[in-house]
Amino acid sequence: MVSERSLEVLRVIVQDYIASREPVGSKSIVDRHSFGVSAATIRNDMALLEEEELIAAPHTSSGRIPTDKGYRVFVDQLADLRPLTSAQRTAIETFLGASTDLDEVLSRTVRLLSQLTHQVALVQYPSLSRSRIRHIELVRLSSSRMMTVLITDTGRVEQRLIDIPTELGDLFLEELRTKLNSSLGGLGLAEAAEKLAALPTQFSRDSAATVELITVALIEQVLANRSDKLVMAGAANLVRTEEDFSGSIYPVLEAIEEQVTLLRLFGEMAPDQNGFAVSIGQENASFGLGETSVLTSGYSTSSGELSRLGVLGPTRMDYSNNMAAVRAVARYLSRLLGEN
Amino acid sequence: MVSERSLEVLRVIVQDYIASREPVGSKSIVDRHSFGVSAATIRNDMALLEEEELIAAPHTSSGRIPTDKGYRVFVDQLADLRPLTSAQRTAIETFLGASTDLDEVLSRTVRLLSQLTHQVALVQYPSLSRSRIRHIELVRLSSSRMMTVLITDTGRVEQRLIDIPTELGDLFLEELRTKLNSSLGGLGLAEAAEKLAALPTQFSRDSAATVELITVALIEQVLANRSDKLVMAGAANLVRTEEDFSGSIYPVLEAIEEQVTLLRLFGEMAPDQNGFAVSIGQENASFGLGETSVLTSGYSTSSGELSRLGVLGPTRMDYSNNMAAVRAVARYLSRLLGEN
DNA sequence: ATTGGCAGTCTGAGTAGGCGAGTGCTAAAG
DNA sequence: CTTTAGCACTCGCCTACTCAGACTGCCAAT
Repeated sequence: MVSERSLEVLRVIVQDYIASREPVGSKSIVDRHSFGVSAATIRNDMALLEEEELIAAPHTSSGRIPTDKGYRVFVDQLADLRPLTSAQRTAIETFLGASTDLDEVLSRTVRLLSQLTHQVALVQYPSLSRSRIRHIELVRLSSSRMMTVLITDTGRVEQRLIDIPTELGDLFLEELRTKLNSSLGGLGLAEAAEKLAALPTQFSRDSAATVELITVALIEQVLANRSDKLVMAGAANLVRTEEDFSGSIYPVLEAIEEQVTLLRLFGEMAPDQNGFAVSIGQENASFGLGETSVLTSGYSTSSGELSRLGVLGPTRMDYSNNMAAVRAVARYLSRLLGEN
Repeated sequence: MVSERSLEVLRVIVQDYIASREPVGSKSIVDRHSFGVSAATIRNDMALLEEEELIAAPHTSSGRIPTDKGYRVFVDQLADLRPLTSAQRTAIETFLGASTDLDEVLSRTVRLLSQLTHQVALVQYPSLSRSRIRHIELVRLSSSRMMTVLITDTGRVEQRLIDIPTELGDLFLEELRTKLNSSLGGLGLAEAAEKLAALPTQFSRDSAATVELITVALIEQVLANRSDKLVMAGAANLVRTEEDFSGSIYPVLEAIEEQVTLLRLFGEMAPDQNGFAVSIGQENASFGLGETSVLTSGYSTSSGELSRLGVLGPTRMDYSNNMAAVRAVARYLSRLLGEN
């Protein structure tokens, strides 16, 4: 059984270790905090915590550091949600204030989050799947190449390049565009994909092949999900915190350059009722990120679609501050992309 | 005066140092290369090279390493343009084979270049400034927010979000869109910007303000230059080559996360008649990149616009291999985006 | 349950010494 | 004038060693 005071000891061990990066001993605890008991008592508590595998000693006679399990208890039960400083609030407002297009907003968001937390920041693109087709544009770039552009009513814009074997008349293209827009405009994505698949049969044999090329591209665009894309900033921070990793940080950097890995990680995180989730140390081992922690929060867009953003850093990170920052930025981004 | 053989000595010093990361001494030179002379002779040559500041000794009695000036001579006069291995050729073809949209092509290119060189790879977006307006789309996202999309005949797609204070009728929007497309379609960018600026005066007083908001956004889009954007890959490679930097690589990583810095650097490089340029060590000092070298090559798109791509890495990098890779990828990308 | 005291353990910094690679110089040879 | 062999000398690096300091675990007393 872990007593009330033992948990308090765990808290100060986590806090002091995060602040100093040095194993914390019983003496320094009674010095820096007013527990009203002696070092020997603290030592007894620490023995208990070690029993529970919440802390560990790197060497026989040295202070203790929190284990992953210890961080978990800290995050779940002990971390005080430190409110943002006014400087941080100002940073959020000024940084995200003037919104332009989605790319720009997300790019600013990720840089902001990285600055606030001094960690690697990640923002996933919103999925925007519940949208309807607004406009389709066909652009001829050269004699053998064209481009299709799809615009939805949620503001998503998708483009594709196509190589076309046979020469295409401008007239034909114009006709096809008109046809596409009149028959697909306003449709949901699933319906649109169906109609597109049926389209080539309506054309004469010699143009059907080309139309097929175009419809295939459009179907891809219709079904493409931008939430398989994310932006990242602050990779340099991993280098700054290099000492927090046992080996080289090279494999860590490699892992986070692989977007697929991060998207899977995002997908497997189990958010609480507020959409917030924390994954600590070895919990990420299968992604090659066993020495890092990931904090994420969901955010939502006007069309009600959910996506995620968060930060990644060494297991020994400032959870209190970073959790508050991730939460605040997610809230602010939701507001910015939201209805009102 | 630097003799023929001395330059040959410089070449092998650069090559051996690149291969081993260790100062190379006179003995190891005669051992590994067949100069037909004794170590003492090599030492005399090395004294000459040191006189010319092409090589330097880190410590009084140790081998020599090339100076920045030495690398410069190597790159300009001595580097053999090693042809790509067949594996590398295959990699280029398979990686860039299936082209989809521009974002995807550039993203693949940068990852490919990073893999071929084991360095940080950079690809600047093409500027595409000589294009004409193809289509303008206005999309209402919510009661107080809309989006403008601009498509040019070169396949550039720009989008902007706008907050609108007054409610907008669908009818009005439809009308405005028709008007915009009929009056601007086919125009060059400069003319289009002029016409747009004049547009609000044609509307009644109460709608002019809203139209103004929209035209301002469109003018921004028309004049926006995507070549102020670039993609990067392989930052992890900098960590792998950490030993090549005297201090921490943190400031280097910070510098390359700042896109503006890299774009200025790209802009200041002086390409030769093939569009190829190399900037070595201290030549980049003003960008905080005094211990890195940058190799870039221009590439061109179908509309004849030029842009740049390249790699960045420690001054002690494999110039022969990397120069060949940058050249090859630039050529291939030009072909892919080019006319035929 | 808490405390003071004490012996034991381990780290990390600091020091000394020896090894080896490599140089510069000189004098002789081609 | 260039090349070569020989030699004394210089340093960086590695290993071994010591020593002070920090902390623990345990025990007996409160």
